[in-house]
Amino acid sequence: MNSQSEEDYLKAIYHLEMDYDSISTNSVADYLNMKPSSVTDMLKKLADKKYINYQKYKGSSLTRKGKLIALSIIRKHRLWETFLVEKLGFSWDKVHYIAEQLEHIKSEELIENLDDFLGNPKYDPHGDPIPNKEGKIEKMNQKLLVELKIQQEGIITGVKKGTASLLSYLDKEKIKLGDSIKVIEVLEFDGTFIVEINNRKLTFSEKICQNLLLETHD
Amino acid sequence: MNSQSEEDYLKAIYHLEMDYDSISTNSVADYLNMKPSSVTDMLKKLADKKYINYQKYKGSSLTRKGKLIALSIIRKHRLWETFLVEKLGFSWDKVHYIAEQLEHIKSEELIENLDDFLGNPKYDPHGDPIPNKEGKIEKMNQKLLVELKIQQEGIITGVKKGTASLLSYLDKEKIKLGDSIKVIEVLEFDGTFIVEINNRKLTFSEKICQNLLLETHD
DNA sequence: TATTATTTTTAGACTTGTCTAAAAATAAAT
DNA sequence: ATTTATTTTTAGACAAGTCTAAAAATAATA
Repeated sequence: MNSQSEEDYLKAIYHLEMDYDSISTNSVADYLNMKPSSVTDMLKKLADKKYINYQKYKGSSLTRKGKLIALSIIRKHRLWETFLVEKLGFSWDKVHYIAEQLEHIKSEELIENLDDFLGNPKYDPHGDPIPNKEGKIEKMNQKLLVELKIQQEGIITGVKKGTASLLSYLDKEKIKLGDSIKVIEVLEFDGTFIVEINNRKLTFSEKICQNLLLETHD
Repeated sequence: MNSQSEEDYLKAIYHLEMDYDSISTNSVADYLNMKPSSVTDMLKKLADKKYINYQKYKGSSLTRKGKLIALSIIRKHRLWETFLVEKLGFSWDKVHYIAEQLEHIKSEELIENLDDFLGNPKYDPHGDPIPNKEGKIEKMNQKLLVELKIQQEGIITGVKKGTASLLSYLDKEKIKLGDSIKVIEVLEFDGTFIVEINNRKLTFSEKICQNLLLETHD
């Protein structure tokens, strides 16, 4: 049985491995708001348990075993987030803190029953893919709306840094993170996109398309 | 913010206060499968926090503050049990261990939303009353079926010690703990009870009625 | 009531997970 | 390539919650 703390570290390393090639002790410390010395201690422990490959001063990487544990935590996190939003009426931006707690509840049966209850969703409310029971997870591609081709679909995951004002525009248009978006047409003249969201046709300027982050599943 | 451990102790003392007048250190230790010396340490801590009245060698009792915390944990426990049974299809006898974990999740909003989602139930799957947000809880009366009067209702909570075989009979008749039962008629001749359970009329011998535990709300 | 038995507390130790401060290793820069 | 800066590890401390063993208080019994 792994402690909550061990699970948090494995999850952190998993997420860091998405973005960086080698995982330094300091990057883990930053990610978890912890001191590097504390991280070193835990890395040794995780290495003893064969959850990570760790060599002094050289950085760490998840073993197959460690990765499976990380994925099972992420599975739980995303299923609980889905539950909180779909069933309990939370908004997508308020569920993280609660799911951080729920993800550590120990019971295989619980999570499989929850999965069924939710209708075996493939994506969580933020549009992130939910790993299956065996730890398989769909690869996700971060793209800008402007990069999509006609008929291609994506799920809105955010906006580029420094464009928070775009968020309030989206909000006004009743567009939420996690909403699905499909490119219908691109006007050659000025690069305007015509897209479909929630069965509504909308027109987005090229500038908007350059700042809207999507996740595509292909 | 209280630790999981503190919450467990407060809940234990609450339950013990239901059954006994004064709460000894050893009784708490037995209840929680812990050594008396560990309990002494925690009792001091809870007394410092003004959650219990504790006097060396004299026993403990909950303060108003401590009782409210205990009730909030019990509220969470019973709501989660209801969720597990009603929504996730668990059987009532398998939910305790999971609810023991879920009851410690920190979020007021979560539990209020869960309560609404479940339709603000008054009783959990075992028939125990669920405290409300303010810590009010319906007093419950343990009775034997044989003690009920005509037209009186109760919720099945168990069977008397040494009559486990009665359980399998109930199971065969598709009667579960938590089911509601109502006395329709009592035959004077041999004390046979005619009762209604789940919209079915059933006949119970006097012997059965002397061994079936109910909770009545009156 | 004096003695014995039981309960409860104290004292000190251990584990987990964190921290600070200092030392060691690695990386960057002159 | 030597010095300087940064990163990482080590060493030692601390808090929470538990334990064992022994001492102290209370309760039971002869």
